[in-house]
Amino acid sequence: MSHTLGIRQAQKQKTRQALLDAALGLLEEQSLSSLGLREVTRAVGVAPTAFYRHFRSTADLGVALVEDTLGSLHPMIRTTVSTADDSEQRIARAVELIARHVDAYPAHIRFIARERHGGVQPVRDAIREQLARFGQEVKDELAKDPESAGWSDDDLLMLANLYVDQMLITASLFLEAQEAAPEERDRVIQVATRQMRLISIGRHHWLG
Amino acid sequence: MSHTLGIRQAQKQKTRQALLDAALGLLEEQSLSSLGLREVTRAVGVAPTAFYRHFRSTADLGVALVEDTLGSLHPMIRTTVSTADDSEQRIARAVELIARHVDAYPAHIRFIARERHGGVQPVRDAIREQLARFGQEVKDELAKDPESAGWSDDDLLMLANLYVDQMLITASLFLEAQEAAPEERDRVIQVATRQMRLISIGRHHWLG
DNA sequence: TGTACATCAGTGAACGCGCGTTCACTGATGTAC
DNA sequence: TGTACATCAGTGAACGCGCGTTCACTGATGTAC
Repeated sequence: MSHTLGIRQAQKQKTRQALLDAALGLLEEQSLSSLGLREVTRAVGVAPTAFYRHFRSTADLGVALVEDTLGSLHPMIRTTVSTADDSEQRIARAVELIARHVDAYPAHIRFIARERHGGVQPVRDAIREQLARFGQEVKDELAKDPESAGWSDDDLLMLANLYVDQMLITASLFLEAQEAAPEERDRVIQVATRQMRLISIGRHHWLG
Repeated sequence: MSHTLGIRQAQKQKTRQALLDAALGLLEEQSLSSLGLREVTRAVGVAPTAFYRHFRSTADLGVALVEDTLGSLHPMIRTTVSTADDSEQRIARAVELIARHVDAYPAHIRFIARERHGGVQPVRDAIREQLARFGQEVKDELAKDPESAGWSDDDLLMLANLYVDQMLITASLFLEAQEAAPEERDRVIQVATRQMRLISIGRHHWLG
């Protein structure tokens, strides 16, 4: 017989997820470094002391939030880079995918953009580690491309990280547009597409 | 006869600057959104209430800090882009200039990186505005370059913003290296140089 | 299946503390004559 | 130059409030027999 989670465990996980969700919501308007434990429990509707059954501190919760918000991105990144279209179609698809992800999970993007350089070191470290993993994954996909013949490992990683940073900048621009001027969305698509295209051209002529 | 500042005005400015300096120091370890007015006055050695003689709130102080930390960068950016070397020398010079600026004013760079996407909207707005100005200035310098013949205004601005974002990413990498692994400095120089070079190659072959 | 005991997620009272803000004040600096 | 009054940067006491953390607790769930 298969092992389902006990009632107790299931309820605990539910509360934990509620705390994470509430925190993410509260972080739309402030930084993690000023997020209070009581704020979070109040938003969920549990006693302040319940918080300690799940996290040592809000910094600890922040680290968990990094896994939650960036962990889900790995498959997306991988497929974005590896689809076998020509490069112009690949760029259009990547930009579109970023736009849709920002539409679907704005709070995730905001959290990462905000805390990447934020005031809570363990969270910065967790984000840096996840982004380094993205860099490696993108590099692995790039390496499979025939166009990467003759590229050194260092240069492939350099290019991969350039792509990753560019994706974050683009996501962040979509977010700003979404909340301040939705009609700017098309302009962001245009600019992001051209920047990707310029990088792509640089890649084609690298050392060549 | 020339008008020097009265004793009262001079002392007031001195206190104001002390508050800004103290805040910048405290912000190395937290975000503006959690910076307390009492923390700042305590660090300076004045009464909490003295704060209100200079700023309405810590958010207000943050906006002033943006002018202080980014205002001084305009001449540097301008000269970086406009020097008349060939492009490889220009890149080396730009990367070196960024490295030195980070060495000289690490707290400035950290503040901007942290609050660009931080939890305090007026500060985000002030930073966005300053960076948009940088973009325009870089665009103006790029426009003077014979290599920009045939480029549309939109594309020049797109490229200018790509450079500005790249400068910030590079500055942020230097900062991380400086505080966590000083021996990584040379590697950052190498990566930043190659990324700039790739963008530069993309620029050469744009539409060509 | 039923019973007796163990576990442990969530509770609620209590604590000491630092916060932002108000207010009337002081005394050095500035100004008018 | 000297005097009388105005200004205003910085003070210090006081306030109410929400914070993070502790502790002993409760009662539903889990486990052993």
